[in-house]
Amino acid sequence: MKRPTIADIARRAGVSKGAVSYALNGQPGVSEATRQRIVAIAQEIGFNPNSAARALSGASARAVGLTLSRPARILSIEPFFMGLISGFEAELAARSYALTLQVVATPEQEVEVYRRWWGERRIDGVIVTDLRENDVRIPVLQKLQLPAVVIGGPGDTGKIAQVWSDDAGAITETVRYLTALGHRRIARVSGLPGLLHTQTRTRAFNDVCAALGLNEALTVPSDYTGEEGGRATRRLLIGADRPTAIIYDNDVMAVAGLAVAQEMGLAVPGDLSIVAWDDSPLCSLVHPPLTALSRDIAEYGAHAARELLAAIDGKQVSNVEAGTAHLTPRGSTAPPR
Amino acid sequence: MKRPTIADIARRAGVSKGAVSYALNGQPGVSEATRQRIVAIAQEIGFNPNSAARALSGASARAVGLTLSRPARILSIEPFFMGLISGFEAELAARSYALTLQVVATPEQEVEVYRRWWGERRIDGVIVTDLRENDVRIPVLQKLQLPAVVIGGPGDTGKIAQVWSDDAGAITETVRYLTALGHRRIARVSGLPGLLHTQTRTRAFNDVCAALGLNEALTVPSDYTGEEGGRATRRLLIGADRPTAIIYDNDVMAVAGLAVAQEMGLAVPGDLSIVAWDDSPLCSLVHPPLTALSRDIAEYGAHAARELLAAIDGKQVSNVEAGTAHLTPRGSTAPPR
DNA sequence: CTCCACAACTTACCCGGTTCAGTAAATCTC
DNA sequence: GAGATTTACTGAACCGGGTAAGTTGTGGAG
Repeated sequence: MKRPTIADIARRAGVSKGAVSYALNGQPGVSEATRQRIVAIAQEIGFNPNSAARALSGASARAVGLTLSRPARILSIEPFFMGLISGFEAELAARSYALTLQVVATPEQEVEVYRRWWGERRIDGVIVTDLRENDVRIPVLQKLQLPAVVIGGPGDTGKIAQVWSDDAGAITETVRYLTALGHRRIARVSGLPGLLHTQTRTRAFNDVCAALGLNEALTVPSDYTGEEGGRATRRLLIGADRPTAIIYDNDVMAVAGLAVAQEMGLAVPGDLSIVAWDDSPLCSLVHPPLTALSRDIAEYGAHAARELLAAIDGKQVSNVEAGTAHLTPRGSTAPPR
Repeated sequence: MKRPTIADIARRAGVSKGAVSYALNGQPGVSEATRQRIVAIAQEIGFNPNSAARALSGASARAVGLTLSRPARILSIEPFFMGLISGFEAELAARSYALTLQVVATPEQEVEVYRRWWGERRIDGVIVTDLRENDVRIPVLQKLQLPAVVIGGPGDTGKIAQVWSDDAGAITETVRYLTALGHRRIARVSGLPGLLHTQTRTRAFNDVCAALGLNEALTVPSDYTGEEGGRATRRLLIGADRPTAIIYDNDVMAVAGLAVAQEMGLAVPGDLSIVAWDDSPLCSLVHPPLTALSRDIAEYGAHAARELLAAIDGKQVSNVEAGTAHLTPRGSTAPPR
């Protein structure tokens, strides 16, 4: 089957290619009657502009890129990214932008992917996740002048816009809630310590614990996997002064922690309270259901997509806070026995 | 920053554009010495061919499409798709094909996306998941002559290649295992009943149960969500002749089922044995860890990607079986009390 | 010494849109 | 009613690669 082109439309309408282009793009230069005739023909023959031709003649590629930089075994189970993708997609599809995805292993490889995408003119912008300290990706994006939006922060990204959520506020709220319940020994199992938002959370956790006079604010670094989260939990629970509450940096580790507690014969929430960051259906699924810090991840993603599209359109975008997490108490938190 | 083009390389090498194109694509028509000089310059200035220009001049777009057709709340938690994506990606990245993703709500919308992608010449082929009976997508793909690979089946897809796993064999093995443990009342909570592989599983389940003389082979249709899975489990367990074993069509429903059993005071595996289809880290995370039907989903995806790339290259591809699931016994199955 | 084959290029056009510089006719202006 | 402006187009260049067809220059065969 042959793809229809504007030349086909031009022939049928008895006008030139240029007129068709103006008509379909809502540019001035054609009469309203002609425009409607052309649009009707385009509709009738099922015309879609060839994206390559469009991209080639200076316009945008109408596509944005996203790299996923976690190992496959984490990606497959971590609901966060899929939620984020769903959110992007809703926004991108509405403006018929395509989403191009690539899984990478390291930040260096990710930079290479950006360079290639840019060189190939395959995408108009990228969404960057998991901001790190002195992130190698930022200077490259700036040099390439590739429109970008960073998710996670706040951090130093120069002119590149950031979308971030108030992690410090959320963790402060959580610790206050747990101490209100009567907990004095609160621990935390964190995500990858290299990530900026992990550091933000750790700092805020230490601060609020100090402010409340809790002197055993222990953060055990982990890597978002269930295995590591379980191991970290076991290490926390075998000590003499075991914590009565643990906050986890993602839902997967929290669920793993719950399993470890049950395996060790500890009652949840009787002997141990558990709070999961990022709520997901997973948290309501287990027994008892987990108290969680909920935020609308899809909306978070949609927000980032909107910012990126604005940046691509050349608008000045600034850092915005979106989707602050709020505590959703469920069955896994209670006063300590 | 300006993107380097073959014209830039040609100028620096003192040859014509055509010579550069031949040299970089390994075509005959340039001497080995010139080729090396050109390749060296391309490397030095970080040249990447403009994908739009390439796609426009008849070559391929070097991209494939994938639509995700489950609601966001399922996608976010269902590890299957992310596993599949990781597998594709590994294969696609190796041949520097891009993956374009779109989330859709209905098969009709999906068909529209295929039409648009085809019209825009955005992709060279698509991967189709969740084959249904009399699937509306198949005739469209055939008419557009868009290279495609179907995951799931076997079913009637004409010339479009299929990659499928032996679901019937896997469920037969599982039922045999459970009866060997002594179970006589085995139930099943299935996925979406419209999907072809759900029907295949149901038929095989009924067959093996009949063959083994189990006359209460009940399949409760569900939709892969935890909520529905939990509800289906509750319905099964409140009956007088409640099953002593339940097989779930995905891991999320199995985990939800486990929570329901625990909530109802039933011991797993003492009072109820649970088997999850598709293993994932989630299954090992809960307590007790779930016996599961494991298969290498990433490899399954990689296989599909290889088939698709072969189809794009114009090679004749045939239906292949890949990644048959095998039973991984863990703590959730035991002889009934 | 001529003719031919072949390697090693160059030239020029193609893909399908976008866009700018023209142009002819219609409308406005005084 | 002549000149200025506006409208509604057309024609052609352009984006950056791919590639068929044409042009050299060299070496070998006869």
